[in-house]
Amino acid sequence: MADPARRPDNRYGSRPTMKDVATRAGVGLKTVSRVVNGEPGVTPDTERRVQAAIDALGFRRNDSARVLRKGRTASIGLVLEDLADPFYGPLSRAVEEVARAHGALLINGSSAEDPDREQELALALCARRVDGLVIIPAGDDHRYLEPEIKAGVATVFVDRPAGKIDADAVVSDSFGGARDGVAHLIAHGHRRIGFIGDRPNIHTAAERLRGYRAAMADAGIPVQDAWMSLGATDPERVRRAAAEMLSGPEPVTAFFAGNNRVTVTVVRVLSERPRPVALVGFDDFELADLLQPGVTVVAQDAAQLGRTAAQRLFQQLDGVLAAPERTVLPTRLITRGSGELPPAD
Amino acid sequence: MADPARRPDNRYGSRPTMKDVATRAGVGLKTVSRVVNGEPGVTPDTERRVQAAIDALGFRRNDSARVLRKGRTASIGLVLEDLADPFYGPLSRAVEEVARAHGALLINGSSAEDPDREQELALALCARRVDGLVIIPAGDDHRYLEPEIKAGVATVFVDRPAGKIDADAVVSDSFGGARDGVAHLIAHGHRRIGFIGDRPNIHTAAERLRGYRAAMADAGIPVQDAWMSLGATDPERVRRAAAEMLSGPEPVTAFFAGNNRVTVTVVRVLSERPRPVALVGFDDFELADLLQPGVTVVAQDAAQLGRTAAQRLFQQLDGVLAAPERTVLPTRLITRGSGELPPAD
DNA sequence: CTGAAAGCGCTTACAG
DNA sequence: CTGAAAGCGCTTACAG
Repeated sequence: MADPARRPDNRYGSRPTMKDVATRAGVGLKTVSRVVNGEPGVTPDTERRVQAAIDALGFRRNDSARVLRKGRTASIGLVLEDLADPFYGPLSRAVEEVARAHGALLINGSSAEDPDREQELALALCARRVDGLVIIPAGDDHRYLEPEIKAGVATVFVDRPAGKIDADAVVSDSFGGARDGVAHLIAHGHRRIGFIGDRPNIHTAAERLRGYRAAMADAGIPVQDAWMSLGATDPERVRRAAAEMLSGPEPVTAFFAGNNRVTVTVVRVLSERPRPVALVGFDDFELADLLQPGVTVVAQDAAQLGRTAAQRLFQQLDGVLAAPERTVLPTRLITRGSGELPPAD
Repeated sequence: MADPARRPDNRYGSRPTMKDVATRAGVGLKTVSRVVNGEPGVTPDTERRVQAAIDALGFRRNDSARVLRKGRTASIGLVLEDLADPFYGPLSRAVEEVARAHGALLINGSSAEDPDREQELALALCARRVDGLVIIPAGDDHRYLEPEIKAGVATVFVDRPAGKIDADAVVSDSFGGARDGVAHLIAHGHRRIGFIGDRPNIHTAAERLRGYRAAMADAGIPVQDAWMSLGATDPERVRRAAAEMLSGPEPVTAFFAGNNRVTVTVVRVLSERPRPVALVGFDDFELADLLQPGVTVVAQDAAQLGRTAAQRLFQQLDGVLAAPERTVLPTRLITRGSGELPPAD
């Protein structure tokens, strides 16, 4: 009953500590610390005695306590929009692999595209004293992070740049990718091209719209307001937008879809219609090549985004970076059929 | 992590602590603690003074220190196979939502299907003193967790049960789902049905094979060894297995695919062949309905698996659970065309 | 209403 | 080679 290490009913507080190990092994606390951390300067015999006590007690070092003393937590935070979105899976995995290579764990959470929730999460991670933060921003004002960054929290934004603060960012070339995709449709004879994208306050959505406008302007095609729809990417809204653009005397003959959620819904809409309509989507997705026709996309490399961002984060922590910088990764047009359909009329 | 010795001038030494706030506000440490935690018993005037000091200093409570003192860390760990696999996205998100509702953060990592890496990750999470662990096991021996569980770490296994220890598990009805899916093919006239699944040491793979055998036995169809292939789910292996079953004088006329990775590859193989072959896959996937034919699947609810597991985890932490238990969630057959094709010969 | 002291489980800095 | 003391930033238990 004296031994605190074997009280099965007291769930917490029942774990043996270094002090318990030291007592059992008949050595000092510091000697246990040396053995646990593989530090030199312990005789083989002492080490054996300590190890025996560790095994007997089932001791496992409390990294929470260690972290408090050492300063760095060897963990980084990842705030993204939605863990369930297939675009973020490879991105998260890439961040995790880089973290792992640096011996750090990954704490992550979804903002659900809610700026308040993004802030709440990011600050909770700062309170846990993560060493760094990789953020896919939902909001457009990140001044709330200034004190944290000043206090030493490494920070990199991915997919979208930070708002109102100067910070590292790694993004895809949304403008160029969209311009190329729309130019591709124009090259195949389309003039009435619809653009359906995410909400306009999202940086990538605005950039892709800008790319659309640029391609149309380059071709000398005046753009009609009815051809552009920005808003939430839920299927209902996208369906409505697509249906509107396809109705009337002068329907669009092609769509450019602003992200993978939109593309998938547009594919569904088009599959229900007899007349073929061309489509190019931003973001690649699984099975895009097996649909009929295959879906032509402007692909971005989600894993590369995550990897690059995480690498910059650890460079910041190593103190080898100068000023914040924006890294822009190229996109790639993949033709599969849907973007090469001629105009229906 | 980077060598702590060469970190640039105490990044974290620069953060203000409660003591700094107390000094600046001219109050005691405990009074600051009261204000920070919203505890009662502080006069409005004192509270104002403390709050002013907090704002001026940019103080943020160090939850690492708090956790050390309080016992619970308000964080849970999730060990899964691969964050990038679309099956785990909704599962992770569901776990996260339950954790969030309980005020806990989620630390997660991928085992990459490697038992050693699973153990390394799980134990690293225990060293961080997560309150609980949700594990999608890669290995089949979890005795390494016994001391942790005894010490009070709540543990729930998902998708696959634990090996060699008695622990809570939440799984889909792999046996029943596979049996139903194969019976569906038999009902549509098939007798030569191929089964391609994951490696046989994975519990779900073995259970689904058992379901296949049961359906065949129920129909009085003798099963040939050449009709069953278990192994890695990389495209090359699955392609080879499918091609073999489709060759020879008596090719299979239908496939049952053991999981979504296999299904996708089989769809690709079949799309390259002229003769229609029936297919039912375990696991639903996006766009399955838009392929031609639509892919008939035995669907499991990944989000529900995650939600149920996380709920049980917090029930364990609340001490309201008795003995470990296995929860089996039902599957659902969704017919879309590929499973209703008649035999080709 | 307020605060000084002890302690959570480790590491650091130092002395023997 | 070994260990006692101090301290990381909080909360707990207690006293005024």
